This record gives sequence, C-alpha cells and structure tokens, in this order.
Amino acid sequence: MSKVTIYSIAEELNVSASTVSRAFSRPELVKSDVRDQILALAERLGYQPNKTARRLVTGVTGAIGLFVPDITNPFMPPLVRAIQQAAVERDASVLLVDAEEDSRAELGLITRIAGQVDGMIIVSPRSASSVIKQAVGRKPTVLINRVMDGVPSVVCDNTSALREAGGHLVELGHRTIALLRGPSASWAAQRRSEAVRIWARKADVALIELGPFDASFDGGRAGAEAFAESGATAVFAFDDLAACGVVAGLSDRGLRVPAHRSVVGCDDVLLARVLTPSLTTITAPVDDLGTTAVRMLEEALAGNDPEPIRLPGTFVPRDSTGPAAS
Amino acid sequence: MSKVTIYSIAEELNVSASTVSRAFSRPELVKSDVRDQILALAERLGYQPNKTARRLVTGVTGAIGLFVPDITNPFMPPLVRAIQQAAVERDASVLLVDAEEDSRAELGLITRIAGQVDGMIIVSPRSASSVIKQAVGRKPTVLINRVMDGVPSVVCDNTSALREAGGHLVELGHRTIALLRGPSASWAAQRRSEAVRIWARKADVALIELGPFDASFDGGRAGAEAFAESGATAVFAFDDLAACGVVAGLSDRGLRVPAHRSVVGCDDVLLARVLTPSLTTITAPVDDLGTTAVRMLEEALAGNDPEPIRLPGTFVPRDSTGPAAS
DNA sequence: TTGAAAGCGCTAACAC
DNA sequence: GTGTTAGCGCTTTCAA
Repeated sequence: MSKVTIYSIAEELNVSASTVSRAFSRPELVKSDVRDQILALAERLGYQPNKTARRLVTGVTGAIGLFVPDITNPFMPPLVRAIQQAAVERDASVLLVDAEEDSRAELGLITRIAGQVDGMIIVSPRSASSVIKQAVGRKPTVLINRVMDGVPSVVCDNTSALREAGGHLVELGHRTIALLRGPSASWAAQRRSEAVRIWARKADVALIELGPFDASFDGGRAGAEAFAESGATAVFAFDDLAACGVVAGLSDRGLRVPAHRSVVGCDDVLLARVLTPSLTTITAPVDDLGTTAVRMLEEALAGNDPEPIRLPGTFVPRDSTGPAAS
Repeated sequence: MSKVTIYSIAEELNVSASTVSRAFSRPELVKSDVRDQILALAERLGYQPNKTARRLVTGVTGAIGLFVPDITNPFMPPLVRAIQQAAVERDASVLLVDAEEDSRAELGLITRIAGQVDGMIIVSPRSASSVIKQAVGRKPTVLINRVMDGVPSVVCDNTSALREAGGHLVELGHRTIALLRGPSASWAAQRRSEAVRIWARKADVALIELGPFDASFDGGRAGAEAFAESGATAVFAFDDLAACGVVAGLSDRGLRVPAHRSVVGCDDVLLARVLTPSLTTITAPVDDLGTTAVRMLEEALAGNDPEPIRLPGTFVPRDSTGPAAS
C-alpha cells in the first residue's frame, strides 16, 4: 500500500498528473466527466493533496500566525476561538504563539513563525511598536485592540457603552465615582480612561482618578484600597479581572458589593458572569473582533489594505452595581 | 535582492549546495572551517533554511497538533501555554485546534490537521474513543487527562488530594457531605467520584451523591439547589467552574459561603483564585501536564512507546471552606 | 570530507 | 482541455 499521489491517480486513470492536479487546484479547467472520475477515485483512495508540496511551489502556507501576549488572560480564549473558527472556514490553520508577557522574547517568536505563515494577527496592547513593525515588515499583519499608522486593525470601542454605564450609575444615585486607571502603556487603557473622563465632565459627576494599576487581579485589589478611602461609591475597574480584585479588596475591608459599593468591569469575560455577584460590565464583541480580523487579513493577503475598523462594546448591567449607599 | 538559498550561499563560497545543506542539517559531517564560513555568511545574509522544502523531503513538519475540546474552559489556557512553551523549546510549533464542544466536527478537524503535524496531543475527556482512535491511527498521539489502552497518556491524579480535602472538611466539623457528580461520559469525572466515595466510606462521613450535572457554571448552579436541600453542609463540586455555580446558586437562596456552606472545587483555575471567597480546591499540575505530554510525544515520535504517567494534584485550602454551620 | 544527481509531491507556463 | 516540462529548496544516497 504505497502512498497515493497525483501520479498514482493519473496512472490509474490514464491521464496526466497535471490533470489530476488541476482537478483539485483549479477544477474549472478540467472537463467535468474527467474531473468527476478523478475526484471519485481520489475519494476512494483517501487521497489528500500534500500541503507541503503545494506550499513549496506556491509559497502560500495556508496558515495564519496568531500572536497573543498572554493566553492566560481571560479575554483571549474566546478571541482565539473566534479566530480559529474563522480560519477553519477559510481552510486555514492557526499557528499559536503565546509571548507569556515576556517582551524580550516577542521579537524572536514573531520572526520564528513569520516564515511559516501567510500573515499574522497580533493581539498586543503593550508590545513595543518596534516589535510590531518588525512583524508588519515581514508579513501582512492585522492588529487587534491596537492602532498603528498604516496597519490594518480592529479595535473595540467602548466609548458609548462606558457612557451608558455611567448613566446607569448616576441613575442609581452615585455622584462620586472612581476610575481605576490601567497600565499607561496600554493603548486600550488610555482610550478607556479618556472616554470616562469626558463622560464625567458632561454628566457633572465627581470623578476620582486612581492609579495606574496593573490590569490584573492584584492590580484591582490594590486599587480597592485607594477606592475604599476615596469617598467614591462606585468605580470603573480597568477590566473584569481587576474588578474581581476590587471586589476581593473591598471584602477584605468588610465592604460588600453591591450593598456598600458598586463596581463596573470591562470586557465581559467568563469571570464576569460566574462571579457572585455577577459583574456589571461592557461586553466586548470578541467573535466579531476575531472574524473581522481574519477577514481583514484575507484582504491584506489579497493585496488590498483594509481600513481600520472599530466595533462597539455593549453595556450589560448585572449584580455588581446597586443604589448608592447613603 | 533575490532570496537566499543554499545555492546562493554555495556559489558565493565555491562549495556545493550539499555542503551548505549539511552545514545546517548535519554539521558534524562538514569540516569545521568550511562550516564556520558557511554559517557566518548565512548569518550575514539572514539565511534560514526553508522549512517547507525541508519538510517535503524529510516528511517531518516540526509542528505538533494540539486538540482541545473547548479552549474557553478555564482549565485549558494554562495548559495550552505550557505545551506551547515546551514545544518552542524543542523548536516545534503548535497548531491549535479547538473543537468548540462540537463532537461531530471533531473527526474532521483531527484528520484535517493530522497531515500537517508530526504528532498530536489530545485533551479530550469526552470525545468518543472512536474519534481518538482515528487520530492515534494516523499520527503518534499523547492523551491528556484520559487513558486508553495502548496510547501514551498523562493524567492528573487527584485521589490523595481529595482525601486531604475530605480530611480538611471533617476537621472543620462537617459530617454530611455532598458530591456533585460530573458528566458520566467524562473519564476524569468518574475517577473523581470514585475517589471521594472511597474516602467517605473510610472516613465514616455521610456522602450524598447528587447529579450528574454538567461541568459548567450552570451545572453547578443546578447542583446548588439539590445541595441546599440535601442536608449536607459541604460539597465537592465537579470542578472550579461548577463550584462558582454552586456559590451563585447558594447565594440565590440566601446562603453564604463559607458561613452557611462550604464548597470545594477542583483544578485551581484562575477563577478559583479571583472569586470572593477564593475557592478551596485542588491544584492540577498543568505545567507538568503540558511539558510531560510534549516530552512523551517526543518519545513516541522517536519510536518508543512511553508508559502512561499520572501526576498528583495538590490540595489548597482557601476561603470557601469553613466550620460547619450548626 | 565533499560533490553530483535524483528526487520529495505539487503547480504553472507553454505547447499541442 | 490536456500533456510536457521545469522547477519550488532542500536532503540524501552514492561516488569520488
């Protein structure tokens, strides 16, 4: 039982190897009855065109590189899934690279996979631009949640959802609200803070800015201390993980959510739904983010350069916000 | 600036392409000064052997397929990371496939990547054995958290940690304890239940078995109802996610953890640490699981067939367990 | 220790 | 529409 190739099929059917090849790669070029015969025999023999050989001659790998800073961040898995799914639909595979928050390793990892993929999707709020530029220089690249001149990107825009969240807090009677600022190197963190700031000014609420804190559970926990002493009754946490930290930190001080303080998260990761109390937060359109990124990469691969896209998040009130304690 | 190949290097140095090839693939076969020259020039030119070409002739892809049932399950990301890291150390890449809990798609996805990798790691507690056998038949395969005759596997063994957890509950005064059973199709779930059962018999505590429930937040929430009415004061949840569900379900009934009821999770996923109260649970040795799987796959690839390995989990008391309410 | 030559399995001109 | 002919960039006998 030797391996089946276009040659073995060609021989069996008394056609040339090219015809067999065409039957798979450009079916419209071969007469339909011949094509059907070929496909049928191939099916019966369990033939699959050898991707490696195809790749060697065409130069297309059929793989896309997915670079994530930290797959352990709860925001990532659903995004990875969405990308993976969109890739499979396009008959592409996903080569995953997790930088493990090690910025020194990033460049090496990127160059490493660049040679094995057609293009890359980079989800990296904090990588140095120089690193990203390296990647962009090698292969068509799409950025997620980060914008950079001349590079296609999809970002989640929370501006209006944050406004809604603010309105919700005001309705609940909150007049002094804290903002836990995220890492200053994070593009998303900056935009978020700015959006809250603008809203607060217009809504005439007292905004107490705290931080910056790490975008982590411990960051949130640290923030809780400042928040508890700030006189604010509600807080915008940097993201859901930080919000969990805030809840924990408040609990350490005997403060309950939402009875004593209200907390708003961001992203709506799994955490937000399973925490007790469940988190009022802003749902990021992860699925859209992922499929859009893949679609844009496809365009970029086709030689166009797609316009940056922003997808709005949506506000979801849950149980971590309640009436302001008097 | 044409692309640099073994030929361009060979020409430049007046050696044959074979020599250049050897300098990279079997350096010991080429005289050291020649080799140094070649390597130096290659370095200067930024030459990297073309993996595709190499792959075509050798048949090794340098990639390992990682098949996960649901990357959204919080147990997975750290595992994926560990595997990815171990792979990078061996100069291999990871082709990720997420089945999205769609068992019908599994087979297709597996066959799909089988052709693109040297071997596979499958983390699939619930896939049909037939599907797994398919994979195993195609490429060397290592199973994580599942055992199957004749297939190398690494599993997490929680028996002794569960015993410890039980002891901990008894010390806290619990005498009637509930067991939330996981999905009956899950290999891990069965072993867990069995371990708890055996412990309970020996420890002379009343064990109330409930379920089976889904290994999910909602499954836990459903379980909470049964638990609340069971008369038990503590519960072994199927995993941490289910434990979160239990906490939520109890809270719906006005029951607090750990004041009114104690809850023990399993796996020690991120969730467990960021929940308030933090979960008493059993830490799965994910890093070890991942690196061991990669090591075993490497062995399998080398033609050996490695013995199944079990790695013990460790008990971690936290804040979700407390003295039994009287 | 090195070189020549023959492929790995496929695609893509080009000619028929 | 189909066949012929060259490769894609590398590894690997086999001889020298």
